[in-house]
Amino acid sequence: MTPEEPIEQPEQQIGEQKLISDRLAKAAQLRSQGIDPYPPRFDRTHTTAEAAELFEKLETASTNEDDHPQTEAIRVAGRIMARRGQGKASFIDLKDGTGSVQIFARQNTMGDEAYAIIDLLDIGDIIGVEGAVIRTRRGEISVAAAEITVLTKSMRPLPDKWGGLQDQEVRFRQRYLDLISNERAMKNALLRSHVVRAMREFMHSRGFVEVETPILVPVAAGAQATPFETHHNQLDRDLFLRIATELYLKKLIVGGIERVFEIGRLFRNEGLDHDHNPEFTTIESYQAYADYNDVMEMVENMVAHIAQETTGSMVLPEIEGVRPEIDLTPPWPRLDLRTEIKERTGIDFVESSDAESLSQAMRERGIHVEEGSAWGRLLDKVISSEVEPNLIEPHFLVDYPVAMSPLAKRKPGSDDIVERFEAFVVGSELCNAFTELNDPVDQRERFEQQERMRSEFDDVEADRLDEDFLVAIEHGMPPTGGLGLGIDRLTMLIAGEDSIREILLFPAMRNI
RNA sequence: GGCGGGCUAGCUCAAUUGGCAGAGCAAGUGACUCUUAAUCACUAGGUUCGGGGUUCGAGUCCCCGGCCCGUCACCA
Repeated sequence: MTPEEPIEQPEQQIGEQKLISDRLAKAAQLRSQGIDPYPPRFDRTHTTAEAAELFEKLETASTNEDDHPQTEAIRVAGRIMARRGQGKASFIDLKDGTGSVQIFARQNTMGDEAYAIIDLLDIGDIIGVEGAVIRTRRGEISVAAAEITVLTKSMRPLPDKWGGLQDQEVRFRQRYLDLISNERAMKNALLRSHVVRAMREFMHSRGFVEVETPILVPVAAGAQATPFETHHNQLDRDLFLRIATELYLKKLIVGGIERVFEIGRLFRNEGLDHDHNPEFTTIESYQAYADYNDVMEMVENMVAHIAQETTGSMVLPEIEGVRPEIDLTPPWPRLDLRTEIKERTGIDFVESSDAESLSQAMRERGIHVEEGSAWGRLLDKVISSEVEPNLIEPHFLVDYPVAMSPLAKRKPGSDDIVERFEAFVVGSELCNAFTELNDPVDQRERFEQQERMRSEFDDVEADRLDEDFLVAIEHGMPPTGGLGLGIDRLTMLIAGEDSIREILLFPAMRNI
């Protein structure tokens, strides 16, 4: 504001700013001609796929080879992906949700005034086009434009039409650009939706009831993980984001909803990598009067069904450099966990039944030992580093130690083995399931054991005691088989992706 | 958190041993009424991720920081 300050010259804009201001100027020019660059609606009659279909039918029905068939006038809408000027004619590649179609605009068919709008169009703009569908001399099915309507003027340039969008960081942070530019991104997004739909259908067909349970919870129980913390102001109460849906769903089993499931987001305050995101989606299901054998049968059939519905086959194709062909056809082999660990490492977890002897056995075999870990955590390490990576075709690992399974029921006649299984495919865990512990006295002891681990081993991820849940099952929970399955990982498997970030539309990223 | 790789125009990528920061697409102007990575001519476009250092001279070498990727650790 001081007089010495130079007066701002309308500086020549450069780089990205120039690209944007050029487009703003075109929007202003449209307005000056009485054209709204953002009109409220457009009466689309055909998608691009329908337009092509319409024309092909007409062409097939045409008897005369010399005919130049053209449909009645239709209206399509979409985003301009490319344009080729040809003097007083122009070609536009128009893309919508079903595909794309070429727009053929000629000055002498549109008229000078209507054709003038071409000069104000940019790649990325969303337009509506009215005209007959024809085939050009070069054989391209095209909408011969009678009128072009700007539906949304775009202010920023799209990624390069040929090089596309390669930058992974931009692909994840601005997924909309990925969806526009990369077919694979769109394919994965649609697949994810299809997987969830097929899963719901499968569960409903088996008589399961879908419910929603609280995400903000007073106790983050039901799994071994670090929760996110938050606070409710009016209640003046600390709350957590759920780390599992398990305990609420079992309360519903107590209440008499005998088959229940929830598909929902879980939150775990842990690290990020190619198959972990702080928020992710699972299905959990609970079935009264069933045990883990019933659940195993359900899982293999559900996963095979979803693969069949989404890809047309229970056999997933080989993906070069990622995985071999994967046959999901049930039944999947059941492997006894103890036997499998023994065969692969020589470690018998029944013999090495305390943390010290297990650590010793692990060190002898060159397995990394985290000092001060509880026995269950050590064994988990053995499984994840020595067994899991070798399970490429689908397998169930069956019968886990009670020490690492505080919510699972013991096998009849066994003190230290529970009826629990996990499914593995392509070297990673797909689900975790067990016959639910419904003895309230035993359950209370297990929780107390977990609480002791929290203090003794400084294990912040030990499961927590949930008094409300104990009261619930003290009223009597029927024998129940339960399941938790990661939907993002299942989708990764079917999509053949090895990063969860290719499946989550908006993966967690650091602030820039 | 450790180690390794990466970050150059809106996008995709070059840049020799440390020696004038380039191309294609996109953009602007002009030509062109059946093109499809249209073509042709011309124009403009750069804090080389940020900061510091070495040097006559740094995209390039050194140090600090940011973000992304990979890997190990951690974790389902």
